[in-house]
Amino acid sequence: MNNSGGYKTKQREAILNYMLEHKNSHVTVNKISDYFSEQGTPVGVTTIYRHLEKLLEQGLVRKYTVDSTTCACFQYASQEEECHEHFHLKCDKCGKLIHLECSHLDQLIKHVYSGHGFEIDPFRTVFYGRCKECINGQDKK
Amino acid sequence: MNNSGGYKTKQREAILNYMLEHKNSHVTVNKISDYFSEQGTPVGVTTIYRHLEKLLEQGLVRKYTVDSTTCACFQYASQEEECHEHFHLKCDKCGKLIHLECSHLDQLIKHVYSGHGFEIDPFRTVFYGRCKECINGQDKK
DNA sequence: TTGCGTGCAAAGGTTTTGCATGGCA
DNA sequence: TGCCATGCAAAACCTTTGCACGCAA
Repeated sequence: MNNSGGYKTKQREAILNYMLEHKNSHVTVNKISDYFSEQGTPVGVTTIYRHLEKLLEQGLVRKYTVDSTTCACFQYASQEEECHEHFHLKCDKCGKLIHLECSHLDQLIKHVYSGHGFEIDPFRTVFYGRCKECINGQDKK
Repeated sequence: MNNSGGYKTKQREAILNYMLEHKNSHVTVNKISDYFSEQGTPVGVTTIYRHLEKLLEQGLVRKYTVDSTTCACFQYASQEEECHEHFHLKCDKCGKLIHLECSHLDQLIKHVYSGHGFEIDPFRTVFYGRCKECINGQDKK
């Protein structure tokens, strides 16, 4: 069964494959577009945007924003990984994006839910701050 | 003493006043611009951007991103409020932005710092998820 | 007078939309 | 054949930059 409701095209398959192969990293429309161009099979950005939007509606990818001036990031949302609560840490200084899996965060989510009535979606949430390296190598930039 | 190093102009004062009066809410460049237009004293967006950037460098305002397609949000960072760790919760569904002050979050910050070597900046961090009202009124949209 | 502040206009980048063509079923 | 998918071009949007003029000191 084709859960997209649409036709099966080369581009659709290529984009979904790309997302699956990069399920452990976050990608942008530009990265996808560049990748396909380098492979010799360019795909229009319009098409990428439209497919990502569909995948978003189907819950197959997640979208999150790291900075208002940079482009949006997408990541494949695999069902198996859904179990660990998985946050992102983004360093203001070096721009590194760190994946964080930690049981303390489960408690946080439970507390915010029971104490504040808010259900946090860990995947889409990005913590901003400073990473170890940047705190230590604190040469005044 | 003028801690900006620059001249004192009507626009500078107006923008700073606006930020002070709205210290409990988050504003965008558009909102500020519209407000001044309605007041009959329009200020160019360029000027607003430039002043906010300066205030950002001085640490008088904070900037954070709620969505990649919407404009950036700014909020006045008053010294007195700096003491409570202050996060934002943003509801995916109704778009509401909730301010959260909670001692559990202090622990979280301490844990991530000592356990993972990452120093979280609470002000800039936005949690995404669903608010109470939207969880309850869960009519399938 | 000097030099920063201002704001118009234009450029930059990301994302969306219109439309004619192409490809799947 | 019918209809969706594609991608070019153009628009919309937020933000930044260039430049000439205005205003604070």
